[in-house]
Amino acid sequence: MSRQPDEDKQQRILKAAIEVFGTQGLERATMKDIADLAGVAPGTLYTYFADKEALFVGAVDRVWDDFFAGTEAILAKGSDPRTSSKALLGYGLEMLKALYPLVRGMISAANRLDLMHARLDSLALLISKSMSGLPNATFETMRIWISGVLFLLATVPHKDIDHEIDRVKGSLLRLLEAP
Amino acid sequence: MSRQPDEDKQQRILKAAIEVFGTQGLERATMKDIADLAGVAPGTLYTYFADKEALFVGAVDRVWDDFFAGTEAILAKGSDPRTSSKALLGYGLEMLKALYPLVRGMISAANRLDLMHARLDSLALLISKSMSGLPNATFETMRIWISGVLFLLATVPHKDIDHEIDRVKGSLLRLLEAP
Amino acid sequence: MSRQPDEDKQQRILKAAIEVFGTQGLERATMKDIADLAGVAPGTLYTYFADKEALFVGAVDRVWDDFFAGTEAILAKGSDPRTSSKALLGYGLEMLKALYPLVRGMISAANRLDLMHARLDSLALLISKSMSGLPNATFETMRIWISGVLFLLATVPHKDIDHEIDRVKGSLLRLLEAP
Amino acid sequence: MSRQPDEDKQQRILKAAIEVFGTQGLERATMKDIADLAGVAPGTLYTYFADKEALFVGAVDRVWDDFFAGTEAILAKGSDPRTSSKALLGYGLEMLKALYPLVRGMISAANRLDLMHARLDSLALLISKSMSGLPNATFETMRIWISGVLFLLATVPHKDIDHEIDRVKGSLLRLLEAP
DNA sequence: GATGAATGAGACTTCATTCAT
DNA sequence: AATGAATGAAGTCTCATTCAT
Repeated sequence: MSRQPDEDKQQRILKAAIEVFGTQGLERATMKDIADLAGVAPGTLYTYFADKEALFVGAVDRVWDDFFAGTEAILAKGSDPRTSSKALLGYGLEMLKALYPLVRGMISAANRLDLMHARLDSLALLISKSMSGLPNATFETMRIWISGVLFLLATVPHKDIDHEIDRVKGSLLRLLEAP
Repeated sequence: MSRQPDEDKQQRILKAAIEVFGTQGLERATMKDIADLAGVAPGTLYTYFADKEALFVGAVDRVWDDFFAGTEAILAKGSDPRTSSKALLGYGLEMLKALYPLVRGMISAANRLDLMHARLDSLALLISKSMSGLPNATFETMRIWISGVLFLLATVPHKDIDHEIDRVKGSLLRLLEAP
Repeated sequence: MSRQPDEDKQQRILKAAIEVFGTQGLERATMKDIADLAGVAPGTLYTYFADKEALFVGAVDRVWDDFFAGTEAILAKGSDPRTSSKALLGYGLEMLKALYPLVRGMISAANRLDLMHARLDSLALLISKSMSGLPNATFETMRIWISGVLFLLATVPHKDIDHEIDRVKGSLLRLLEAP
Repeated sequence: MSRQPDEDKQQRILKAAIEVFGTQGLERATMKDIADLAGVAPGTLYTYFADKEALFVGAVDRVWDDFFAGTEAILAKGSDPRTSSKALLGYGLEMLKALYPLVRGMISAANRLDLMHARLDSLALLISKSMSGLPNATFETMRIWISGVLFLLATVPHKDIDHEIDRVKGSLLRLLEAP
């Protein structure tokens, strides 16, 4: 009967939003930039998201959801703690690299930092439970490690990201393997 | 004619900037807000800082410098590693609490996150050196811990900050005291 | 194929337009609001009316036509001037109350006020002719009274409309009954 | 010390606003049009008025205040009712002619029509009190006349305004002179 | 040097209208 | 003929910065 809402278009918008919010931060990012990158008219953004804030939250949610799903998938395999912790570490760092722009965007949204705090708790809980055999992997310790890694990878200049990942991975592996 | 009165004004502006950038973040903060809080006219800000960005960088620098100075003072006392590490931890958390608004502001300035990264390295180096006796206090580990603590305290809702400090302090003490 | 269903739709649209233009005024009313109320898609409005302006004129015309028809019906009964004048007054005020939203809408369309002016003349002429026996009911006086009543009822807050009608009715009856 | 707020500028803005709101109505008028006509930058309007609505209300208030002042000045002369009523009529019509654009603007602001209603009452009261000797000049009658005249003059096409004034003046004089 | 009114670019958002389906 | 997603022009308002005083 008419042009129907386009699942694809929503995804394209979200992807563009992740990219632009990540590069510019919530405030500097403009709706026009996002629309241009998504290949739609500015008005079209408002067909899928009520306003700029909603689009931002949509982008952040999308990334966290994906990340949690990935984490759970790894844990579901039920390997021994040492093995899954390594898998998780690899997965997490890889994701952080891939999502670098958005993580920066999330962090730069000062008025949404509280959302992150809560999510970090959930993540730390999930991981520490599945790793109860390891000496250093308590819930509280986990929170600090995860936060630290997140922050280090969000703040490193993009060109240095691979180097940073190596550094972080090295330290964490050493900690995990501590007797 | 002495330059004293002008330096006063510059300090007043910087203090106001720290407060306002901290509360609002880089983008939301307005030059007028800062001028009002400093008790000067908007135009006056431009006598002391080239533009908004320069004022922001000035505010961040000021805070880091203070923090480094405090850290060095503690290390200069030359206590044994275990003692100074506890002192540092107390000092750092206290500062983070006091500077909560600005730390949030710094973090929310996505386009300046790289500045933080470099500073974190210096800080971690300084601390780890002075603590070379402790098993877990390597430079690399330190970076992650410091980043994690910084991030956790920056993202916690302000009303929960004391609770968060207790949690973080507890974990870190346990890590430091690990055999 | 009959045109019946389409005429139905046109009427539904017109009715919705009267309601929405009346409530919101020409500028604030949106084509989407009208379409929603009429139970059609926005695009459909353009099958029946060239654009928003044409739809507005259509709505106003419709109301005036109805009002004229009602007025003529009363005059056609050929009662004596005093009787029909009272009947007209009652009818007119009742209509104004029922059409309150649209009358406000008409009045608020500054760029169409001239249309009203011409219609007022026709109405005053029609009424004054049929009332030539009454001393105060000249064409010119009629115009002023009708305009005044229209305006008072259009500008009164809706909750006070009954009270306003009573006031207006009282004054006019007194004027008509003047010796 | 700096460019000081300019009484003149506020008046220039108000005058421009009266002109533009009158010509275009509240919604069609743009802040840019008003700024251009006043010879200032768009942003300057916001130094003197909080937003478009406030500017509109400012313009309307200004005109009503002037009008009341003029009316009271005439009544203060204490002439006999017949004389002052004629003076008032002349003054009122002259003002309506001069303020034609704004009166249209006021009327077209559907969401402010209630303000007019209250003002009309005050005006009718003021006039009817001062005219208690005249047979047709009761408060209630006055309200209708004033409203009618206001509306007729607001809705007449501008080119016909002199003709309309003559018509209205003629009818009212005849009513006032009724035995 | 200080002031703060003035500037004007640019942001978000709305919505009349179009047109592929 | 009907639909409604898409368009994009245009509007209001903000605010960093300038500059006359």
